[in-house]
Amino acid sequence: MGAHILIVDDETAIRDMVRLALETENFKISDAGNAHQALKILEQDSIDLILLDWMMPGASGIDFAGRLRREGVHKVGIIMLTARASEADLVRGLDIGADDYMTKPFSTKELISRCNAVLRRLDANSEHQDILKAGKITLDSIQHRILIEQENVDFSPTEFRLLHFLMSHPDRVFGRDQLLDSVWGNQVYVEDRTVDVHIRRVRKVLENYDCDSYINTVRGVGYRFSVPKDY
Amino acid sequence: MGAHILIVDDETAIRDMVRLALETENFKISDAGNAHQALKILEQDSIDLILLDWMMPGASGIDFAGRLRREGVHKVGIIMLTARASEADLVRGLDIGADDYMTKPFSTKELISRCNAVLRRLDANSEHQDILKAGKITLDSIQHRILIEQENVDFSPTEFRLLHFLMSHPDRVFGRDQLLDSVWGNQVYVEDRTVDVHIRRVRKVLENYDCDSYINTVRGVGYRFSVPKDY
DNA sequence: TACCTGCGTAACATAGCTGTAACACAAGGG
DNA sequence: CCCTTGTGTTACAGCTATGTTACGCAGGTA
Repeated sequence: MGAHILIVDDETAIRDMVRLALETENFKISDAGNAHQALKILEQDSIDLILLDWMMPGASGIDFAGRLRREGVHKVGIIMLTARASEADLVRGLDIGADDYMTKPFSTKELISRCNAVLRRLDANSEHQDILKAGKITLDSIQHRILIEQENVDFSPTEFRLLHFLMSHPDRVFGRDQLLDSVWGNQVYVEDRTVDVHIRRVRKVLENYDCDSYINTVRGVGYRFSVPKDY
Repeated sequence: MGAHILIVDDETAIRDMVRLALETENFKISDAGNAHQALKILEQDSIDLILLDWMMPGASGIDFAGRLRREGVHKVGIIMLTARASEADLVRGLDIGADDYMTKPFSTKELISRCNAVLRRLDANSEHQDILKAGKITLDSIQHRILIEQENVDFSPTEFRLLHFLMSHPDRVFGRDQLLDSVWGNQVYVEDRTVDVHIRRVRKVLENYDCDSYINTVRGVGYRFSVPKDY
């Protein structure tokens, strides 16, 4: 299942249109007609991206976005939807912490493309996130610790970095070259196959906790970290 | 076809060596013996990556790189080739806007690896669509996965590339030669009929989901991917 | 020094992918 | 209806990519 997206707009027609377009793209959709409802949903569910109308009765979209960012909510992407296209407004929107904006009317295709783009950017940042969770595994990069089912598990430095990198980009395939670049650093030059060996070492540890299946081999391409959906 | 790479070095031997190594990797290669020639090629062709000798008679590589960057050329990757390995020089090279450097002598393998790495980084900056949909089939090239009716379906590497290619050019007929060029690569020599076999293999998998009809045979010409309109 | 840990590499085994040939079948032309 | 040509289908031998283990080396520590 794709990311969870929240649509905040007072016009039902827009909400329905967006919902329809994004649901076919496999996103999970929630919607709200005003800022109050939106807040409630944000508390209950873990939202990845908000599509936020600029003008709404009550708290306007831009106030709402500003409030979220001031409260330290940065993990959530925000795309502003607006009828205005004036340069000054755009700047103000982006200043306040929106990740992107779209001026109405917009095409379904553009909508999908922008959502994906913002989600991808957020995903790239997740590398700097302190605590990563995936299935049974919790990785705390501050404490430099990995817990599996609440239990502390030891990894060697390289194994740690490798698993860390993979967990920061779940469901994505990486070639051996890319892993060497990202985990070993691009000035070191080691054999591709070294990656295999370290993958093996990580898997061996994960085997003890029945989650070696989180690391998939993609033949001819590389490796992917992915939590089986039946968890 | 791979990226277009320009080699700029005054030594013919180096140019030939590099050309040979990279052509087998399916890159398109141009070369130049000096900065002047290089500029001409840059104007004519769209180059993705420049391999640039540090020391050259006339305009040195580093001046050349600096000039390009100052002129606002950022889409093109630059890898400096150098005999020197002093820390200060490297820093200077990277400061000026090179994406990577290699100290001579370097191995073919390292060369290929670094080229790919730089190209990958450049590519990551351009936001592109990586999800293809057609009828029941969804192909995600980032996850390197194919879903049919939300279900994960396995394809072998070649099958994946073949289906990927066809899905990126729907409703278009391709001859076996064209498919071999695009999917297998243009310096690989295999029989035309191999395409048939792989088409068959892809169809066999699609049969399980009743969408083998997406791949049409055009007798005497080749194959076409096309979603029946009654979907 | 002797010991330990982590790392990179080589080497071997093997699963599974690939290209090819060979045969069967279908389409089309006379 | 037969012949030609193009395509579907299968089996198989070779090969490539990966899993896996072992080993030597480097760096740290007692």
